[in-house]
Amino acid sequence: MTRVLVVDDEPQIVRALQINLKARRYEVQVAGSGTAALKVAAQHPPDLVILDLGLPDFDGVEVIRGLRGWTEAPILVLSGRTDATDKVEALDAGADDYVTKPFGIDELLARMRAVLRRSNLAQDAPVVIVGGAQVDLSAKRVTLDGGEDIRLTPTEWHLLEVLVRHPGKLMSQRQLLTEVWGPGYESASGNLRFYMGQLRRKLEADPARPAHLLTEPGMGYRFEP
Amino acid sequence: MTRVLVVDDEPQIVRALQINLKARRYEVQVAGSGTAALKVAAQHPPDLVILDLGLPDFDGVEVIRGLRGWTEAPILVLSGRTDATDKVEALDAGADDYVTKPFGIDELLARMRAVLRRSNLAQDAPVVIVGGAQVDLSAKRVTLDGGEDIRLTPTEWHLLEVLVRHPGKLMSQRQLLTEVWGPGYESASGNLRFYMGQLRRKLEADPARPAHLLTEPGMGYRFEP
DNA sequence: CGTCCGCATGAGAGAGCTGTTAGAGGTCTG
DNA sequence: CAGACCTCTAACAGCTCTCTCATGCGGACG
Repeated sequence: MTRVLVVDDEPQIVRALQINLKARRYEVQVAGSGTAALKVAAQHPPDLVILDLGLPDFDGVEVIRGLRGWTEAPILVLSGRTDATDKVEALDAGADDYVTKPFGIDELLARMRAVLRRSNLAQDAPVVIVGGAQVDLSAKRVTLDGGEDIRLTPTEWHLLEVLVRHPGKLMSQRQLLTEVWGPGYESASGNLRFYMGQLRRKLEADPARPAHLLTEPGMGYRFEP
Repeated sequence: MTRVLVVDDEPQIVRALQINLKARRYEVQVAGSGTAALKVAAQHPPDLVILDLGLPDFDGVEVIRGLRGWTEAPILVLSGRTDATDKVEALDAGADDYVTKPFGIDELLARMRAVLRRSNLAQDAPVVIVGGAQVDLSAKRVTLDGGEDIRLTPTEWHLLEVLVRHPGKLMSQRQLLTEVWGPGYESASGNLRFYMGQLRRKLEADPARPAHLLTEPGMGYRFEP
C-alpha cells in the first residue's frame, strides 16, 4: 500500500485529504508542523509527501531540504501563494510539483499518480539508519544527514555488514573475528576494538556514547537499529 | 546538452520559448503539429517534451500516448484549458506536469528542472553528464561543453558504460574486470588502473581530482552522477 | 582502598594499493 | 607495406589501510 505523508496545519484540509486518500486505498500519515513532518518521515519513510508551505514552525522550503537530504520520495507542494518566486524556490529545493489552493481533489490525485508513476521507475535500495547516517549496503555508501558522504575501508564495511545482518542480536568477539578476519584470528581482539572504534567514530553522533553499536562487556557487540 | 522538443502551433509562444530555452543552454527542436512532433521525436529523441494541447491536427492526449509508446522522456503539457478533466486526462495519459496559460517563464523553467531532475534519477536518459562532458550512451558519443567531440577507444567505452549503468553504486575491481575483459582477467588490475586513468584524463575537468569517476581505496570504483 | 581486568583511544611502522609514465607488441587502415 | 592506433605490461613514487603497541579510563573484586 502506498504511504502518503500529509503535512498541513489546517484541520479541514487534512480531514478532506485523509478521507479522499483513504478511499483510494492510500495509507495516510499526518503531521501538523515541519518538525513533526521530519520526525514522522524518519520513522516511517513515506512513498509520497503532500506538503503545505504555510506551516506554523518553519519555512516549507526547509522541510523540503530536510526530506531531500535522505529520501527521494516525490514531494507535492500545496500553497496559497501564487507568486512565481515561491514556486521556483520550492521546485528547485527538490519538490516535484506545486499546486495552488484552491485545488480540485481530482487534479491533486492525478498529479499524485503522475509523480508516483515517475518515482516507481527508479528502484529502491535497502538502507539502514545508524544514528545520523544512512547506510546503503548494496551501493556500499554511507551518507550523513547533511548529505555528506563518508568513506569506509574494506574491513570497516565487512564488520559493519556482519553486525547489521544480525540486528539486535549479540555477536561474540569470536563470531565477529572469524566472520571478518577468517578462522585463526580469534585472539586478535585488539583489532576488533580498533575497528569498532572506527565505525563508531564515523557513524555514531556521539562516538563516546554509542546508540547503535553497543558494547556488552565480557560478551561482545550488538547492533541496535 | 539537454534536448527539448517544443510542440506548439502558436508562433509567438514558440519564439518566446526558443529564445528563453536557448539562453539557458537547452537544445531546442520545434514541431507545429502532432504529426510533426512524433516524427521529429523519432528522429532525434528529446530529453524533454513541452506540449501544447491545442494542436491543429489531432488531440494532444493522442500525442502523449504516441510518445509514451516508446520513450519515457518527461512531458510537460501547456494548455489554455483549466478544466480539471483535461488535466486528469493528460496526466493519466502519461504527462508529467500540466501548466495552464498564461504561465510565467520562470515557473515553466523551474518545472522543467523538476521533471528533468526526476527523470535523470531513473537513469532512463541515455545522456549522462560527467564533469564538463556529455556522454550519450545510445549514440556512443562524448561531447565537450564547447561542442567538441571526444573519441573513446572500445575498451574505454566498455568500461565507461559499465560504470554509468550503475550510477552511485560501488563497483569492485573484480566486477569491472569480469564485465569488461571477461572472466579470467580478475588479476589484471593494472589494466583497470590504466583505463580508469584514460577516462579521467578525457572526461574529468581536473583528472587529478576526479569529481565523477571516484576511487574507493581497497574497494573499487564509483560513478557519481 | 588498592588491584586487576576489559575496553577505548592515540600514535606509528610496515604492507599493500593506486596513479602515472614509458614503452613493446599486435591490429587495423590506407 | 608503412603508419597510426589500441592494448597490455612493467616500474616507481605517493598514499591508504592494517595492525601493533602504549596509555588512560572505569567498573569489579578482594
